[in-house]
Amino acid sequence: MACESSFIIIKGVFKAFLEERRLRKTPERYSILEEVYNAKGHIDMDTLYLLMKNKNYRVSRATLYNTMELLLECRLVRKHQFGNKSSYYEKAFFKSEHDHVILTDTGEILEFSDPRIESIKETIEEVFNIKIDKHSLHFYGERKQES
Amino acid sequence: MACESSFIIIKGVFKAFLEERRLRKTPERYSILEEVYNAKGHIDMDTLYLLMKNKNYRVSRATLYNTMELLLECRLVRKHQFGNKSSYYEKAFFKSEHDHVILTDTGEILEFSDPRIESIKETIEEVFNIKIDKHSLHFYGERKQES
DNA sequence: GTTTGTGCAAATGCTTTGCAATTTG
DNA sequence: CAAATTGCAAAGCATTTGCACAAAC
Repeated sequence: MACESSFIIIKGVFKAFLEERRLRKTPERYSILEEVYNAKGHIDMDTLYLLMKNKNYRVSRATLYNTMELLLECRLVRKHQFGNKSSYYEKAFFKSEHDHVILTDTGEILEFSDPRIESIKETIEEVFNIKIDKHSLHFYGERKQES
Repeated sequence: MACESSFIIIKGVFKAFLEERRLRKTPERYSILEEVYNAKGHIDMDTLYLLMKNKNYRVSRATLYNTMELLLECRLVRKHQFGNKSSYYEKAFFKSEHDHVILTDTGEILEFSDPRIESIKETIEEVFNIKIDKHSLHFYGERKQES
């Protein structure tokens, strides 16, 4: 990947997670982690599956889904659902939390981060007496015409 | 429904929409609108289908999906997706815009409304030079233990 | 050697589609 | 009566599951 050295850390985080959970450190699990981290932005299961098939990895969709579940649990990967379509996954480590704008005409996905969401979160936690674990904020819109 | 008189307005909105689009005013379309407006909160397709079956309406799932599409387009109904599950629909008229908290342990869904989301929206519109049509904000969390 | 994890294929669950029969305008 | 809409059943997808085989520990 682009920055080899940083991936060693990621891999170490996953290794520690697997050990703590007494799960097996299979090559498939590491390859999937690596491919998600190689991906530019958001990647869906089908693309990932075909990508790995083309690279002659031996992976099944079942293993992809199973492993992704683990990567979500140890927070190395984040999952998003835009519209009705299939889920998208993206690396979470070394990448700050952000939300998304979905351009409904082109399908393009923009990222942004706004601190005010954090203050809304705090208010909601107080009002309902809950502990918020995560959030998702999506804006749907279209580019303005240049005129 | 609870407030018969207000439903006449809703029905009128739908009627106007159908006329403008030169679509046919079928009894199925009006019944579906009515049932969604009868529902307390969010309702999913399966529940709605069984509900209507039990009331001896003649409706198919296909018609439910088709009609719901129309109701979404004329903004009489809003659609939500929480987690990976099936979509939920709810009446939009006479009900202010709101966002959701999903309690991950119980599956309970709470509603809230926070004006700060509107200011975030305005910022995003400026920054990306886009026109935002709608948004969805979900918080995922759990109730705090009483201790 | 046990037990967990894997690939495969079949199953599931929500949603969409094709089509003949029906209904609206 | 022509065209749109319906119900039904079948098809589509993304995701999950069951199970025999393979690989970690």
